[in-house]
Amino acid sequence: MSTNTPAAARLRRSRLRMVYERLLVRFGHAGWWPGETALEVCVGAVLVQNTSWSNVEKALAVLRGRGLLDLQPLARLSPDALAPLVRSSGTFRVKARRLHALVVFLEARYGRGLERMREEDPWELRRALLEVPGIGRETADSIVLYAAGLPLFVVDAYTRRVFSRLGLVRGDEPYDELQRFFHESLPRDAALFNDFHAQVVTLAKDVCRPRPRCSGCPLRRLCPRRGVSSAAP
DNA sequence: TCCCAGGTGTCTC
DNA sequence: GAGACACATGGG
Repeated sequence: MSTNTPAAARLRRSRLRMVYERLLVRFGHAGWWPGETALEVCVGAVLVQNTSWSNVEKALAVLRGRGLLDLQPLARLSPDALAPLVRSSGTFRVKARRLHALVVFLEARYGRGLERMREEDPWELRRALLEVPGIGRETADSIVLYAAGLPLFVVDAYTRRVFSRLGLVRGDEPYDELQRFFHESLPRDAALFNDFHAQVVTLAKDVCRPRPRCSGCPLRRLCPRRGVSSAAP
């Protein structure tokens, strides 16, 4: 984030809230993660690392087909046994190790009752998740927000792309700095964070592509890139 | 054939 | 602490 005077910060916060209002008008409440249970959200959060969601869906379908979207049977599986099942999600040997570490952590902490995640302090849950090998900030925050329903904003590639296009952030700031910007600009509300991030993802997949087709973007009047054609870099 | 996609850990300097 | 690199599949 470039200038950081109090006035500039106020302006950015105001523009951020405006972005949310416009996305809300365009997409409605998106309350969202493409997973039906808390465990499915946790599994998906690991498998989606540096991968498109379509590849993750295939791996989730394999796990579901084998009755493995259930904490105890999943935690019994070794990383070697897991690897071929999550192959379609890419970097599958690495992800099998990370997924195994996560489900062992979840079973040790909650038993079968993942709903108890909701009773945690979000920062304490985040701290614990970050100690699990292979769980970094983004994956931890996705689990805290979407699986536990606790208010931590998720900063992912879509978030960086959309808000750097809008000129509200540079895009290369450290994760925690970007997250602080959202936390300081928005009410601390899990439903709002969930909604807003989901809308950002929808927007990024829809029109705010790496080589954007800016026509049809609900934010075009707020965006410095308005008028840029699809041929632009 | 190449680039990109909802990261993270390790190594090197 | 910053930067480079490995990990790997699937779609456009």
